[in-house]
Amino acid sequence: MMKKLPDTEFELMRVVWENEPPITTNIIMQAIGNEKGWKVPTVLTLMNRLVKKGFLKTEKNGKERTFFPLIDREDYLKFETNHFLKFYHENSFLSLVSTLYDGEKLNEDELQELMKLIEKKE
Amino acid sequence: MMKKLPDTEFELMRVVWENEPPITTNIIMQAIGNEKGWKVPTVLTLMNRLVKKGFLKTEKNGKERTFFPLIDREDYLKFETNHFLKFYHENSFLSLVSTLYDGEKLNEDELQELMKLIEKKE
DNA sequence: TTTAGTATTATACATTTGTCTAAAATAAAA
DNA sequence: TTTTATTTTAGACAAATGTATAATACTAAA
Repeated sequence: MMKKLPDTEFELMRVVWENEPPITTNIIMQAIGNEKGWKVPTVLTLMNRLVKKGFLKTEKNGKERTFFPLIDREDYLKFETNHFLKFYHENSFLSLVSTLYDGEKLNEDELQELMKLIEKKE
Repeated sequence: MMKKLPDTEFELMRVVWENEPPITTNIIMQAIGNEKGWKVPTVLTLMNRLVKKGFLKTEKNGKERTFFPLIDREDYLKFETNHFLKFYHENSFLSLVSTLYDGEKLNEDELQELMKLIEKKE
């Protein structure tokens, strides 16, 4: 069973998925660590937690450690999105869309795009 | 600034919103506490945390304490949904819809309903 | 083969979250 | 006005999360 990741761990996975493995600590630091003001050991702690949770595997060559994703971005996104829909919108897609629309996060253009998508799938 | 609630606190707010205030501990226990196997003091602790966070106000009459919502369900939902869209889908509504579709959480009928909704809004 | 420099590990610690036990308050019944 | 029943409060504690310091490992240059 897939488990929801804490925010920081998800943010690391995002970087992992965006980059070509093997992933090094440096890649992470470049991509987000510095911006967030994280110290290197902070990142490593988080990476190790992800290993323990089965989201990454890791190898050590010399003094460097590298990481590889074990979980698919799409799979995790599905999980997270389904959970969200259920927990906050009682599985009602309409409720979700209305909320976005009322929050003005959804404009006409996006609705148009969506229409096209729907037509294509049909 | 609105703050994301922990899961259990949100579940209590859900009950608060679903019922006519004043909300009593008993209402909560009936609606979800028992089912979850929560002890009464557990619920009260959570309710007090919600008071501290500004989601509820509370009154004491006699030995009983009652609670009233201060935050609107719609407002919180908007907040939570916008945050979700941004954090997990880089604000792309299309990404969200595709993910649901691929996760089979969205079927043709719902898409049809959505189309109608869109047409109405236009 | 020592020293420096770099990267990792071990450990730790504050906060937040989930949950509760035991103590206290208070209304209603005796 | 004492007892009982009910409800709340105070305080606690483990696990999860966010973040780091100090110690160690390892490579490469001296």
